[in-house]
Amino acid sequence: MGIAERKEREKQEMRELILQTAGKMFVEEGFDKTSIRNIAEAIEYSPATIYLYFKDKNELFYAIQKEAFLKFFQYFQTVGPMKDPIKRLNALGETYMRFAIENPGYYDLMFIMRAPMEAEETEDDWHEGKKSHHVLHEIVGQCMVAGHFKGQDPFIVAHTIWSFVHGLASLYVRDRMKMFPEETRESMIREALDTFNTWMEKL
Amino acid sequence: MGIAERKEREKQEMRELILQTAGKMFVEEGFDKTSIRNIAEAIEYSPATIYLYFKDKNELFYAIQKEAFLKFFQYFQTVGPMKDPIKRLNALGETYMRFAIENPGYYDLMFIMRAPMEAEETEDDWHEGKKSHHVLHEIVGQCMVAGHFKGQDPFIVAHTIWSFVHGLASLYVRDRMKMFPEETRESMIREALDTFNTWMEKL
DNA sequence: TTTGTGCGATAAACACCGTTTAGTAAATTT
DNA sequence: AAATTTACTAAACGGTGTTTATCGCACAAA
Repeated sequence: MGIAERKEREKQEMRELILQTAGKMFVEEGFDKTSIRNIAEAIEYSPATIYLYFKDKNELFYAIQKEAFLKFFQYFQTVGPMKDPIKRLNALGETYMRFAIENPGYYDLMFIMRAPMEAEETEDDWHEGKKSHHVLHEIVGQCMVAGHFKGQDPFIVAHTIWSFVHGLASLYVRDRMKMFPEETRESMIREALDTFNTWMEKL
Repeated sequence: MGIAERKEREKQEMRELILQTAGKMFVEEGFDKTSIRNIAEAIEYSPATIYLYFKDKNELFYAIQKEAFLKFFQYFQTVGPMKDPIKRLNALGETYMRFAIENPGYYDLMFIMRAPMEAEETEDDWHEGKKSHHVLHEIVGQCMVAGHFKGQDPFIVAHTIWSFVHGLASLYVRDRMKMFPEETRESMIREALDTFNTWMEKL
């Protein structure tokens, strides 16, 4: 039965073609400005064809978000196992910001955009996200063992740190740093990150 | 010429009616899900009528954003002149978060949403925003005079603080705290804010 | 090899959207 | 009373996400 296999393969290839095209367009132009019709035109198929492979536009969103979380987690893997847990925490923050600056479209999709996250699919997609979240908790725990953040809830400390880097990334990704000259924005981010890091070292 | 005056008054009343209705709908349903046609239906006029009072949907957005910034600044006015500048800084952060939690729709409009902020109108609308930003810089300056944040750039310190509270607010407003039970979210925010405050007191 | 069938692709339609244009009817001015 | 200005809107244009009915072709069965 070689035919059934070939058909299955072609089906997956089509899915991949749509996904790759849609992903590129989402990142380049944004989710809202990318229409099903545009995607269809890009792959030279009719709009209705896309609905044979994806239930709706949201399913496309979730698929790309999943890719984004995977890439995100890969960035985290590059954070080496330093001895000093605070150093590791710093490296984690820097990696987080590097991801956001190098992949603003993905960052938006993952942490800023609104899309029916009303459970279902969400649980699955956030799997890589939760793994990354776990990395943060682990390092904060190690910091506490090493004597940092004395008397504080590691759960809250982790959320405090996440809030900071997310805020730093969000202001950049959503253009709320336009009051500062373009050339200085990235160095501002770096300096704010350094400032936050030196604060944590003292705690 | 009483007629001209009455007409002018009626024009302003109509503008106000549209603004009030649109504002309510933006905050309740979100900007994207609120259509010009829906607004028109709500005020029992044709869609085209709205275009006699506002250039386009973006102008409506800017008008509401302006209102939001005004309310935001009013919240800040309630922060009393404590003697200890760090205490004032804490109070400022708490006021910021109170605004975000009590007015998530406004917060979204001001600091998260994407809308052609390509200058022009923006300059005007962000006036109240810049005033609020100035309040933060002022307090950070006072903290440094009092001996805090030694050897650091006040400009960067301010951005670091803003990033944290914005991150905290954004994660809440854009539903990235759904992995935590609903009842604990607000207390998490309070605790993270407290944690950050105690950190700053030591610096 | 011919006939029948199932399946991938699509044209066309539906119900929305923001926005523009041409026109109407009423209020105001002359 | 006639002319004009004004406030309003119906209808259209080109876009959106999505569904439905249909067509043609590759395949399976005869």
